Amino acid sequence: MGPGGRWFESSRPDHFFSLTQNPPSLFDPMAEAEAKQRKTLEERAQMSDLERLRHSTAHVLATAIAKLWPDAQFAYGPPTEQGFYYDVDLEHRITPEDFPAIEAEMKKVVKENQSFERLVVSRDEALTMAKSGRLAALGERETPSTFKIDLLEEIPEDEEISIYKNGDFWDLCAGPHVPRTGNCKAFKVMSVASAFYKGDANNPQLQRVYGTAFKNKTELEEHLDRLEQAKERDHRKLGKELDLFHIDEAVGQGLILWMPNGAVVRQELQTFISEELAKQGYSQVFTPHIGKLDLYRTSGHFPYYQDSQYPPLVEREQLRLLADEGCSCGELSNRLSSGDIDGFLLKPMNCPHHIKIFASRPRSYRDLPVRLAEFGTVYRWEQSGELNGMTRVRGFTQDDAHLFCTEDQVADEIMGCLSLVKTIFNTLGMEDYRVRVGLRDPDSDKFAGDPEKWDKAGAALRDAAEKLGAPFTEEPGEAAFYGPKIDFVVKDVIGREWQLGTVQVDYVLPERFDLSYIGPDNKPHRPVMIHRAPFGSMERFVGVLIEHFAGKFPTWLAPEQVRILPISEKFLDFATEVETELKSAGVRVTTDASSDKIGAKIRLAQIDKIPYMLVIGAREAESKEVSIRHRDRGDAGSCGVVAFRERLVEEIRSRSL
RNA sequence: GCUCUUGUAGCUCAGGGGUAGAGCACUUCCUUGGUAAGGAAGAGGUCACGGGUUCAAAUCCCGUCAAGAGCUCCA
Repeated sequence: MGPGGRWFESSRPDHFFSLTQNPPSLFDPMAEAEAKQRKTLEERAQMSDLERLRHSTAHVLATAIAKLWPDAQFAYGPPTEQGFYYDVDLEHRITPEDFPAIEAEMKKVVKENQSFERLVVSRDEALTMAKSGRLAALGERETPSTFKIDLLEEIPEDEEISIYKNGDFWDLCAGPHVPRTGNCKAFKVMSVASAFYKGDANNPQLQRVYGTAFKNKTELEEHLDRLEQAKERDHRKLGKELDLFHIDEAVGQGLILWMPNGAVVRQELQTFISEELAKQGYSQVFTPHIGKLDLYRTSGHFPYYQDSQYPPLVEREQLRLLADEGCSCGELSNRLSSGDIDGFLLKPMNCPHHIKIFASRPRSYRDLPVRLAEFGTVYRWEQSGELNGMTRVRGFTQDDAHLFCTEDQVADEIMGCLSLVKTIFNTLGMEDYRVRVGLRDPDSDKFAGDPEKWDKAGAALRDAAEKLGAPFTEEPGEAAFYGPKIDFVVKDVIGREWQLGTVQVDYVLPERFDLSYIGPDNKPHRPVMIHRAPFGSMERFVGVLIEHFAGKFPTWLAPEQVRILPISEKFLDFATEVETELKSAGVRVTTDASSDKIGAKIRLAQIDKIPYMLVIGAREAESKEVSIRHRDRGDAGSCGVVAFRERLVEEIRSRSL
């Protein structure tokens, strides 16, 4: 898994079928996308007050845009978690410079306090309006309301068709709305971006104008403040300020350079995981960053996921021969795909290597489960527009492991994996995550292998999730094609969801690699594989963790745990004594020997978010004590050096928050 | 990958057709101070890169690269 989280895509049936050679199903991604867009009337009726307000404000926004640019063609305009948006097709490119004008028009509409009137019409009447450009507009137009015509066709036959009017603005809309535009008094146009019509990259791109709205000005201000504060904990900003990581153009997009400070955090986390792995009976392994193409032909990765891999590496001699033959790039690509030419691939996943370790010698049922773990670095060619700081990158290290077990062991092994994830999340104080159980879609044959096994594994995953005690959602159709899975999903500071840990049951790879173990009956049996990564990837996890702690890492993770601040140079000797004492106990400590005044030294240490500052002056040098200042708790009194060291070491050892 | 926006000193940013600005950081000197900024001086930039327009381009235009937001994608 990795940035994407899933080992295999679950919604691209073409890949699935080629991989498993099952007959094509009736699964239609287009229909599914539409279903996601269209809320049922029932769902709409359940709209919360805030959603209703926001949806109404979206109409106010559309009214304003229609006034400023009468040729605007509107598509969808729903409420969202953060506010609302309205998709519009418009010759004029809306930029942030237009926002004041749009907001001014919106204010006029609000001031006029127009009522939202619901009008039930027949399909024909609605169609006539749409054809005369009257829908999502202030009056009839020369061009029809194209998107609304399209939307009309999607409304089921038996469903009522309603038009909402506010002033002269009429829009095809199921509602519901607030009574009057005067209710929409606290709003703000936030941003504009593009979006594909109906979320399909083959459809035209529309301009999506985002806004937000609240009951009153105070709540709006609070929301805007929260957004400002969130920016302050953005891992990209903190990563730079705290020297945690760097991305350099000369190295490449999406390739993380861990700075010494970031490396400390990562190393501490890896040590932590390694300790837990040892407790749970894992064996750690190391495998190279590349493997032969044939390996990935067997696994299926190379043939079916070329688009998201770095291009293969081909031997120099081989390339020379091909050049002499006048082989074109296209031919080379074809011959690589066909297996006519071999080469190497930067590994997109660790499983094939681990499988080869498992398969390197005969296995008895007595050996199972075999649990192979590795901080394995993988490379994926993510689309440039997807890259994002540390959370979506092109090279990343998974805290990966593959468990090979018998059918009967699956449930226990899943429990083990989940308890590991839980231990990790608890230790880090991460409570704000959601658990997603991805199951097979019972109405689809979009899965590989025996349905009974799937359901058994699915049940095991559900049981495990229940025992975990965290709220979880079951999402049929969200399984990987090769097996059901559990994902742990968290949000970043701007509300985007990222998948971290995952536990996935796999029936396909053991098959493809023809894995077996000898059972008690002295016959070969097929093991089941479990892929799991509690962090997902070190890059993404640390990115999320930076935001989780707002850069204030708990002492055990902090790159610099203690900074000694002598009042003046006269006390450098004692400072060095203290530094040596702490260093000998393995504490990451430095001394600020600059000629700054103490206030400035404290300020710098605070900005660097160092957990403990030790102020040392005449009093301390005299009594052989240190004055402790904690970055959050402030002045914490003074104590002897040894006492401080003991307390600190215990805090670090116990990984306290 | 697509749409829009952005790219000026290590960092944060101002400026803008006529040979480059601030604050912080950095270096040196003075200061030796008790819980979030002591003072002075100095050094530092091919204004992302490549073309074009112009007497003249950091500034305008085109392209490339990169970043941000959103969409699409995420084995």
